[in-house]
Amino acid sequence: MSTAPLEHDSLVAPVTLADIAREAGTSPSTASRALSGRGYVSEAARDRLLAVADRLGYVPNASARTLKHRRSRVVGVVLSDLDNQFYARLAAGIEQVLREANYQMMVLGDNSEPAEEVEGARTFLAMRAPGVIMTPVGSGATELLRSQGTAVVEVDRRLASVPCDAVLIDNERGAREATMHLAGLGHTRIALLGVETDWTSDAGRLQGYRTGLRNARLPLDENLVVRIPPHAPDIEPRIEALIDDHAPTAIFAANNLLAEHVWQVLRRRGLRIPHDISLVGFDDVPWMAMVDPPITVVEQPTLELGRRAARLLLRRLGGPALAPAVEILQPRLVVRGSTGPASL
Amino acid sequence: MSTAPLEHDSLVAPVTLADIAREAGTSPSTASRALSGRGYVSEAARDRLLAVADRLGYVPNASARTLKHRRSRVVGVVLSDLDNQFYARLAAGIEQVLREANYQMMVLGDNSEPAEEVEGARTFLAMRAPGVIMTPVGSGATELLRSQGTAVVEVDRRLASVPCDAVLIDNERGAREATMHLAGLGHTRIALLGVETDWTSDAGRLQGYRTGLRNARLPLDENLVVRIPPHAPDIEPRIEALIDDHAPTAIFAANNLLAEHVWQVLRRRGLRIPHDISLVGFDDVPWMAMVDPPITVVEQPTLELGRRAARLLLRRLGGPALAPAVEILQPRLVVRGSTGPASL
DNA sequence: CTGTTAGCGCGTTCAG
DNA sequence: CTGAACGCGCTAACAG
Repeated sequence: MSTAPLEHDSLVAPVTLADIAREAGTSPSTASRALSGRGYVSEAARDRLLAVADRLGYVPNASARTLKHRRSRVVGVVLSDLDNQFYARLAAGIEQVLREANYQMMVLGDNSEPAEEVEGARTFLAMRAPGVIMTPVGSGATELLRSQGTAVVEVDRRLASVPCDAVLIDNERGAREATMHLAGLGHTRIALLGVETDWTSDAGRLQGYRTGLRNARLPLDENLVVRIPPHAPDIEPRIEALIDDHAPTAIFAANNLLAEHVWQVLRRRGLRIPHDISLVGFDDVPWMAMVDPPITVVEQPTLELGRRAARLLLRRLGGPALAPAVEILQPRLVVRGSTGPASL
Repeated sequence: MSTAPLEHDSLVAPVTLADIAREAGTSPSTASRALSGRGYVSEAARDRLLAVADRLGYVPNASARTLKHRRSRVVGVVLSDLDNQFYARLAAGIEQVLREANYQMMVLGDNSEPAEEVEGARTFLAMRAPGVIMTPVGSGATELLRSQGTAVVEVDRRLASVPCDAVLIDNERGAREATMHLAGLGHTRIALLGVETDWTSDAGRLQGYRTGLRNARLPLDENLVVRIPPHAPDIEPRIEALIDDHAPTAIFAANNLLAEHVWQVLRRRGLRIPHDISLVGFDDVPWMAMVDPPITVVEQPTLELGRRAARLLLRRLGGPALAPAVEILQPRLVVRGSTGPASL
């Protein structure tokens, strides 16, 4: 292994258009035309320029370009939790279509904090990103972005007070189906474990739960509705309290993280699923199909959610004055082994 | 939900330093000094400038800055597989320390393809990133970057033909311990499932497996060594063939993805772990502790790996002429339920 | 302490 | 078809 000192970096200056122009004996503007493919350049000059550029390893300076064009090719993405596979898949979907359209994706996490979200928005404003896709946690970021003329697409939930595009899941329906599935198995004490936010996603899931109960002619017991704030340090104790104090026979966990916590609590307590208690999750993630029994879940078309968001953004970049579009995707109940007849 | 057309975006021009200077009655350079905090500015002028900037929602143009400074605040990160939680955690670790140092992280995936990796390198060259951290899949990207004076840190494996910093895991030791653990349980037919690459990580794991066998006075049966190329479409069939044709009593899967495939095959075949066959993985990821039985694994300090890489990069940015540093982190064998006495 | 000048690298006029 | 000139927004050097 070599331990020789590296060449002194600061001496190596990146090659510029002017360099390759000089080398090829043309003016910088001709070089620009040749390399960007726009404008007239003689066959001969082009070939020469291209060859030199290649030989010197020319890489166009994106900043100079952005400065000139007044917007970059970077689309910003702000997500709530980069560690959560749901958001990771969302990003993957977005990236797929952005890449095809020749845009770079830059992902930032905001830890579900409005302040960090605004921070992210400022970053993308600074980079002169033409648009930003986000899972909003507050309305400030969107407002800031929109006020400066940056396109915004909200994914997974809708929060903006200003008009903007969005692509969502029919949360109400997903939650309703999950609840009715449990009711159909004879459960009467079905708990809802949700997030304490003002997000439309959580509101929709709560609403769907209520409607599901009503459809099943079941009373709503507020004690069985537990809503946990995003950064609560005591998620599992709260779940334990729910079980101890109100003896649900089934729990509907409204996102994959909560489902995981419920699962951990049940396992730790030695409660058998679904014999002692049934569990339904929201957001299908790999572990849910691997554990025993596998988890019944409301599956979302997560990758597609991301793709649609990106397409909506591209559409908007093409037509800034279009009316805002809101797309709703359908979730699907996947029944696996974690739900069974009520045990009383 | 409003359906009114958005305001016509193109009319909104971002506010510039010149704007706020004019508004405050100073020259642009004074405004620059006030807002960047560098250079002398009178108390009065500064306050006035700051107030105006705030009122107008001024956001500095990053491209202009980068153009001027000749380098941006964006550190590039190129990873093999963004869907793999190992790489996701690596990114999280990197981000932590970069953020503290006031750098932006931009992550790109290369699907383990050298060509895409080079593509990523060009992207960061174009953005004038001061440095790039990557899990290398070829040597081209690093060479390109280094040749243009961009700092490079390799993580998880070492591949560069030019000197550069790196932070690695002691793969040899991890694999050796895993192998000896199995041998200690009485296994004599221990299979190694690895990746067919020229990466140091895979070479180290293979080496550790060999040494482990030797230490345990076990013969090396080449039939029990299966190496699968990165994008092989038939991973599980190959695992099945290994089991059918060579009847290993234990399998050491050299990364989390391979471990998952082995687990799926064993489950599908109804083979009981560890009764019928033992399994050890490499890279601890959440599902491994959730399945039944939980998987014995060689755990890596993944987050720390990322942090160290970022620190190494920051160090390098501060001293371009320093001798290259290579840090080695230690993995740890975590014995869980998937390994037991040989069944014969 | 402040303003003027100049230039980072590129692309887009506009003459030739 | 080509080159000269200019400006995108910001900051460093230099006078004042």
